[in-house]
Amino acid sequence: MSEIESFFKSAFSVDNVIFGFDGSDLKVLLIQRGAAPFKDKWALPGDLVYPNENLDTAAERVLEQLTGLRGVYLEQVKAFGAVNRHPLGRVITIAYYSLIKISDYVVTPASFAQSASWHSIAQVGELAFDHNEILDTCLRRLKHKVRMTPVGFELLPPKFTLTELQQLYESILDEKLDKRNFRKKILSMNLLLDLKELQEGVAHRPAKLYQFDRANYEQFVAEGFSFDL
Amino acid sequence: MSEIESFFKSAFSVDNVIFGFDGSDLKVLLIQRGAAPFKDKWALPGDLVYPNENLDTAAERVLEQLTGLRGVYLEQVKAFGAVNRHPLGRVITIAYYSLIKISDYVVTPASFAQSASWHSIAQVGELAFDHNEILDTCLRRLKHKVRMTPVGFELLPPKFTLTELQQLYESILDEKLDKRNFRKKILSMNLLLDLKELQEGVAHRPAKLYQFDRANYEQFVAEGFSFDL
DNA sequence: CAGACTTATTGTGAAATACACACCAATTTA
DNA sequence: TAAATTGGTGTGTATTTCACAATAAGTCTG
Repeated sequence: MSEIESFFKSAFSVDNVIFGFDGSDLKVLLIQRGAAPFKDKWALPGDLVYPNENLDTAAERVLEQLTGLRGVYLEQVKAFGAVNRHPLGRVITIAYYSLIKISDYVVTPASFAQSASWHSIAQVGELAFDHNEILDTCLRRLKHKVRMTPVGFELLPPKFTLTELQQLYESILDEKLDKRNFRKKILSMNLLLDLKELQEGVAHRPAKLYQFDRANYEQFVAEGFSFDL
Repeated sequence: MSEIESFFKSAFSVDNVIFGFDGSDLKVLLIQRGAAPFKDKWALPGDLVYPNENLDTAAERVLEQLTGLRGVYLEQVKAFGAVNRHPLGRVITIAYYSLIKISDYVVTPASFAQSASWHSIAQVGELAFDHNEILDTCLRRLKHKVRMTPVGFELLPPKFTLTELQQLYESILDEKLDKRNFRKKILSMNLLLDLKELQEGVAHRPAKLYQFDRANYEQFVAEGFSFDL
């Protein structure tokens, strides 16, 4: 305990806000705390940083330990360091966020998290620590990000329809977009490859399938193009 | 010394990137370190955070102690936490930045900084620690910020000309702007009060003087207007 | 005081973009 | 074959962007 006490005199942690898309809703990955403080409360997956560990590395490690998620690209947002944000001592935390395709990953909570699961953004209740504030900040950052870079495309199946893409943006941005204008804008960017295939198994006119044209995108970026939705 | 050693096992600091405008150039406030490590090197004004001190407070305090600057509004950018960024131990640092009018402040270096002075951005050499990286990150953030909010207006005298305003933006953004388009855009925002006064003491046609219309700006913001240069 | 000098100020046309909006097309299923 | 459902597309208007150059209002010099 004394070791813990001294560690807590001045410690830092990382907290991860993992946004996920399941085909229709924007969600966030939360764990239910298995120990005090805030036992049984939902919280962001986070933990202390080892003394000899880089912050980015720690964020990845902690995420994997708590939720089983490996190889997730995380981006730092900022530090949260209010004196009393942690009831046991002075801990500042560095917030990271990411956006992943839920179906690409299997969530397997660590023993010291009772459970880890996806929660719709709109239905997130009161979280442990200052995690609601962290979540809000990261959500704002995410919305900004998806407008500026085509991250969204990664969240869909390799072949997707324009309607699916639009729904994705609508659920992340939490606003309705005009169908015609959305399609016009996206198609005019030349980032989509028309696969000349049609959707199957739907009880209505099938939609065309597209694929994100990564090579083109990278070339455009190199030439100074900027995605802007 | 043992107290310092234990503190350094896991400490956090703040570093401040104070941008200043002197009427023509964008500068940054640096101190020359008076002690090891990096003795005599130029560095950002920063220091450790007290255990019972909020990060934002620490940033203000450290800035004041090192440079004499009081009441500067600072905004957090992000944390820098590479394991070996500090030669004496594990110290992560939280970077803050600000943008001030140089003539509003008197810089008085603390005894343990040999000196504190303004350096043109373009002429900043190799700094202590990872401070070049921090500076670069903050500069990018600043450029983004001045395009999105009318912070720039604060840096000019209460009465200024459009040319002065344009020069300010050009030196912060480090790019040339078209005169007519700049004026049209700025004036169309209705953020400037035409003072019906003319510049004096210049050997050419005197320019009209303007004043930033803060009340108007705040009302526009409340109505959902967004500054965008 | 005239002419040179320096910077301030202003407007226009073309092009691109944003936006609102409504109808026909292709498929399934009853 | 008709209804239901979603996919797909085009046009006109308003707004914004951008590039661009001539005149105006002072000071300075001889």
